[in-house]
Amino acid sequence: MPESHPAPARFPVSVDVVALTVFDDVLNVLLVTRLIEPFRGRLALPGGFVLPGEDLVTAAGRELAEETGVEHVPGHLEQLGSYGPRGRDPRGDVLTVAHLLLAPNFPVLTAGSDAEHAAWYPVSTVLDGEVRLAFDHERILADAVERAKSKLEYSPLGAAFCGEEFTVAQLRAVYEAVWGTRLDPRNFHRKATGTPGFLEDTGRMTTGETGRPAALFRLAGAARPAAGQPTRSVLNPPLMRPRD
Amino acid sequence: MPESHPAPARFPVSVDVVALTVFDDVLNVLLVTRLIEPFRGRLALPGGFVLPGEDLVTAAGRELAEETGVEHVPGHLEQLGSYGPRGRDPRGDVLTVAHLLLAPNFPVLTAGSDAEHAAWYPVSTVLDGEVRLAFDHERILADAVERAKSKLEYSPLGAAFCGEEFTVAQLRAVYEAVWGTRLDPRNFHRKATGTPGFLEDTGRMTTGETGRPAALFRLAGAARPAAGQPTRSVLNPPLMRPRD
DNA sequence: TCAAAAGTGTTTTAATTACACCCATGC
DNA sequence: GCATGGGTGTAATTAAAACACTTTTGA
Repeated sequence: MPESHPAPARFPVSVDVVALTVFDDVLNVLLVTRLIEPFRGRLALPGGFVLPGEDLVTAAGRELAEETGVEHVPGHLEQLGSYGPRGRDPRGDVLTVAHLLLAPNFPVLTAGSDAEHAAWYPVSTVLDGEVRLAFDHERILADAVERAKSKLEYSPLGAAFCGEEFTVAQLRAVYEAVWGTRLDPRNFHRKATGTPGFLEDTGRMTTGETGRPAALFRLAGAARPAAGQPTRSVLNPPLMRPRD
Repeated sequence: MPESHPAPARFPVSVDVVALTVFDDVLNVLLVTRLIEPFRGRLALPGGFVLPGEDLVTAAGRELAEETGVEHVPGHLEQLGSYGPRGRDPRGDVLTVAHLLLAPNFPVLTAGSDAEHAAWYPVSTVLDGEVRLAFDHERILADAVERAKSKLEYSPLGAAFCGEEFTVAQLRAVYEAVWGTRLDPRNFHRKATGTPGFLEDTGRMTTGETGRPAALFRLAGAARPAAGQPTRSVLNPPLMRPRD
């Protein structure tokens, strides 16, 4: 840490949230349309400045709430990494701490007037370069997607994309969307249900769908995020994604 | 990103470096003795405040150089994560961005007088609570060690602990020290040399040691960090550490 | 009865583990 | 020679991949 002689430089610190969800068989990201300069009219990750006395996750949750209308964090929120402070904001040096949210598809408040408009966009349209994001948000999104992909291999957090209760097929759809691959339903079923500490049978079944009813599972107790405690649980052996 | 109406709060931002190396068969961390308040006399991670116009890795490299005397970053440096800004510095809110350095055992400048004294300490003595660190540095160290352990499974960065050229046995000693386990020398040899894109035979051999001379390897081209580019290379299948 | 999705069993293939054994050097 | 570590061969175990087949619903 510091020599205290010269007063340290101070920087504006922002938090950005890469909120990912799965629907329509693809991975989607929550983006807001910027109403002010810089990058006015461009799409951007939701985020904003950290307030005095605030912690990083607190700020990330608050910004998410402000820009989408959700009261509570609707999924798994973790820190992704920090970017800057140089050369990423035309107004000057701003350090941003990016966060990753893995969540079930939640409704975004289509607020009126002066609030920034938040909506879901397929990740592929952004990473393919069809849509240009503000700041260095394309790079942050790319890092977030890469992190999400490997989280699915080594942690039970794929379930964070599903609701409280879900079928194995819904969970498989998550893996297929995030990894962009197809997985054998039979082998996936065996692996998911057979991995200790991953899924917990609720005893309940789906109904009303086409085909045979499916068993409903929830994330096993050991794998659920404990308050304060980091989720230690690891899938072992991992659920490997096919390479090339 | 921000509504620009109220001027954003500004925070001092520091970088800390968790420099890890392996010698005497254990993992060691570089610590400095604090000469000033707060936590005067306590051991701490090397680090300091980010300067205006500076980037995070730049600052981390500079602080490392200032407190150890190395000219160039002697290994693999990557961002670990950010901590704060609340409740971690008695002087007020300071955001710190922790970095992880995996390096061969390099000499630390035992500087005189007013420079902080840097030296290597076995990680176990700190994590066992025998030594108390300043700030939240114990938590940061614990996170860094956990990151290092998993890096060894999925990336070729175990080699970052070795010099430019090394034997399979030296590499194995790294894995054993970081994971705190023993590995079968025969199976490790086959796995390390047989994993594509990991090791590259230099054609040279050790000499003067007891026992049969060993082949010298270097990290394969694809696995070495390219300037600017993040190291994409992944060990597949991973080199799994034994669980429990 | 048929389509569609859930779920089980079985065979094949590949990777890990355990361990016997030979090799090349210093002393 | 013989101790010491380097390196290869091989069988046993375990996990992954491929795929045939049965189950249970809605229409």
